[in-house]
This record gives sequence, C-alpha cells and structure tokens, in this order.
Amino acid sequence: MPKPNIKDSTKAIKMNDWVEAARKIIIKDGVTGINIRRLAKILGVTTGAFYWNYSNMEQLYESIRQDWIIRNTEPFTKAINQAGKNGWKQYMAYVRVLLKEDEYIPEYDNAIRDWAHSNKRTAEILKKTETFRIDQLRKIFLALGFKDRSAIVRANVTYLSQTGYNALRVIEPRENRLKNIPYYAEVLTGRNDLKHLKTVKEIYDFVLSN
Amino acid sequence: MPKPNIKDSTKAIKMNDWVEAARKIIIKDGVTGINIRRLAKILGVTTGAFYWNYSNMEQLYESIRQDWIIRNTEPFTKAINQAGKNGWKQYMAYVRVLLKEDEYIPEYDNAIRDWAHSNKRTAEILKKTETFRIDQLRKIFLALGFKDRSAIVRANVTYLSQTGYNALRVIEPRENRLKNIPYYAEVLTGRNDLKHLKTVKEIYDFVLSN
DNA sequence: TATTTAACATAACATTTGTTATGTAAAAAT
DNA sequence: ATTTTTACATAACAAATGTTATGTTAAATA
Repeated sequence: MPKPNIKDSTKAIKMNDWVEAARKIIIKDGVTGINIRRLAKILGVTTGAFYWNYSNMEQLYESIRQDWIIRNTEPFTKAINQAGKNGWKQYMAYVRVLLKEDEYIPEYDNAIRDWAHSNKRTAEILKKTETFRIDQLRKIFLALGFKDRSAIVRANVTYLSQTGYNALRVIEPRENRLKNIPYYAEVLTGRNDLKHLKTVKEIYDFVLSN
Repeated sequence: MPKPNIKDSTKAIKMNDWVEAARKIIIKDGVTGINIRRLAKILGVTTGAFYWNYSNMEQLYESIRQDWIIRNTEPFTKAINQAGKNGWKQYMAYVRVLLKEDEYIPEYDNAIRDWAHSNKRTAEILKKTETFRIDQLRKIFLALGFKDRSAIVRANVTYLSQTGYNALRVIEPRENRLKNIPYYAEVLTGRNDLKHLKTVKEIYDFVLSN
C-alpha cells in the first residue's frame, strides 16, 4: 500500500524559492552543482514539485541569469547615480559597493562567467552586462577628466583588474585590502586624494562613511 | 561470432596523446567537455584503450594540470630571464609573450580557473601558480624602480587586469589591441616610452621585433 | 615454433541526472 | 456535500558517463 502524503502546514513553495536555492549553490559550487534532486532536498520536497513550477531545467537557468543581472549590476548603477556629476565621488561610490559586498556578490559574477564558457545564452547575457559595466566606468573616467582612448583604457584596466581579483578569489585580510585602496586609486585615477590616509581606520572611515 | 580486431599498422597510442586530446577539449569546451568516449573517438580507439594507459580519470586530470603548469608559465619565465636586469625590457618581454599567443594559451588559463572552482586539487595548483606569477611581476616592478607596496599593487593590477581580459574573452581587433598597448604601459608602469609610436605598424615593430 | 605480452576492442554494469506518468491529500470552488 | 484544483510525492524511464570483466590479435620472446 502507498504511504500517505503528509502535507506540511507551511505555505507552498514559490518559483523564487527555487531560484534562491539555486543561487546559493551556483555561488558555492558552480552551475554544475545545481541539480533538481539537490534543490528539492534543500526545499524539503521531491523532484515532482520542481516540474510544478518549471517545465524544464532551462527555465530555471534563465531565471538565474535574470536574477544575476539585477542583483550584481543594479547596486553599482544606483550608487553611481546617487553620487552626482563629480567623477571622483562616482569612483568612490563604485569602490564602496565593491568593498561592502553586502549587495554585490563577486562569487556570483565568477560563477556566471564560468558558466558562460559552456553555455551560449549565458555568454550572451554576460557580454551585454560587461559592455554595460565598462561603459559605466568609462563615463566615470570621462567625468574625472580623461579623454577618449585614455578613458576607455582606464575603464578597462579598472574593470578587468577587478574581474581578475574576483577570478583569483584572493583571500586577503581586510586590513591589507583597505591599505591597498589608496594605491589602487592612484594607479587607476592618477589622483593622490587618499594617499594622506595613514591608518586603516582613517581609510575605512573615509571610504565607507558615505 | 565476434568481429575480428583489425589492428592498425600505425604506432601505439601514448599517454601524451590522451593529454593532448584532452587539452584541446578543455580549451574549447571546458573540463566538463572531457570524457573518455570522446577522447577515444578522437584517437580512433575505444574506452578500453584508455584504461591501458590510465587506471582512472583522475590520473588523466593530474596529467592535464601538470601540462598546464609547464605550457602556460614557462614561456614567461624564459622570456623575462632572457631580458636581463632592465625592468623595462622585462616588462616588454612579458607583453610580447602575451601578445604573440603562440606559446601561452589564455584559454587554457581560463579553463583551469573554471575547473578550480569545482575541484580542490586544481584550485591548489592554480593558487601556487598565481602566487608565482604575481611575484614574478612584482620583481619586474621592483626593477622598474617601484618600491614595496607600490610594486606589489602594480604587479597585482597588471596580472589581474590581464586575467580579467582573458576571463572576458574580449574579441578585439588586433589593430585596436595594439593601439592600446602604449596606454596600458603608461597606466601600469608610469612610463611614456611607447607614447611616441603613432601608427599600428610602428607599435607592432617596436613591441614584437626582438 | 610455441608462448607470452602489449595494446587494444567489446559489452555490460553502476551511478547520476533530466524528465515523465501517475497517484494523492488538502484546500478551494461549486 | 461534491467536485475541482493546487501542490505536491512516488516510481520509473532514458541518456550520459566512469569503470570493469573478458575477448582478441599482432608482435616480441623463449
């Protein structure tokens, strides 16, 4: 005789629950870590439940891509826009989002980039986003006074070195990372505004407080 | 009745043949593209032959890791050593290997980096190699006259932006890439030695000749 | 020449994972 | 109160892939 279904009294599982579970996995183990049974286990259901929300895996994949676009690009756009027209303020706003890491998740970027190497659609989404981001930085460097190719190259070096930093998954003490900031700022923007900051606390206060 | 084995008159397949086939695949499709049947098909044999050379997949994986270490790091070491003690010459030697792309294969780096996210042993190998490479660049910047943290940060920005460039798989016209070189050189080394080069041909001759 | 070994081929097995068909209980609608 | 719908569970299928057991042949060796 078949076992009866013990229905849980908690509310039903929504599509968003699958995306959130999948996001945690892709960030931790990459896209190959995602599979229906594992997701179902996390949500306390079985594979049948998945197909109630999605007609196939590709639909979930697409939801993940869209989730990534919003979560990992909007924080920068918002911060830069709020900084006004001053280039230096815009650059600092950008650095602030990078350092806080409470909205933007670098590991999410990495996972998507990995995935893009084996998936055409993901590569397409990634490329669009990268183009947007680099152009966003180019405008900052234009606002900082750099022109044409100089602004383009500085935007590229900034974005690419950040991407490289993430790709390496550098495990760096926060103190060390903070101490480097004025040096990075000098290389990338050519300005010494942060070089007078000596202690970690001074850098922290200056960079992260508004 | 079983079909007879038609033995080919060509020589036997060596372990290195499996590594070479696997390298082509990992560069093109990532590590998940590697599987025994696909490799066997390329070499014109069947899966049984694999287990004559290797006792399991992990052994092949380890061979690939070692292959990567040699192929993608030695060209830089050799070029930099041959450049002597002059920092600028060392930097140019580094750029030359990057641009030629006949020895160093950026896609191979990308594939290994992807793989490292899901494989501990690969992550370990990668980390060791990255540490070595960044320190190699740090010495170049020391030779260029930068000190301590400045040399470290410049080495990081250089390596990280290169890694980022590869990770993005930028599809850039060669002409454009060449035109950017003097700008990159200025940002990273602080020197204008290449800024007088105007045409693509001048840049090409100066950078790649000798 | 007889025997052994190298270098595979063939076929089957086990596991993983996407997918589907079918069953079922609770809640909502009628 | 009955019917329908929602939101799953269960079980099985199919394809891909690592692995193993066994068979086969050309070449080397004794």
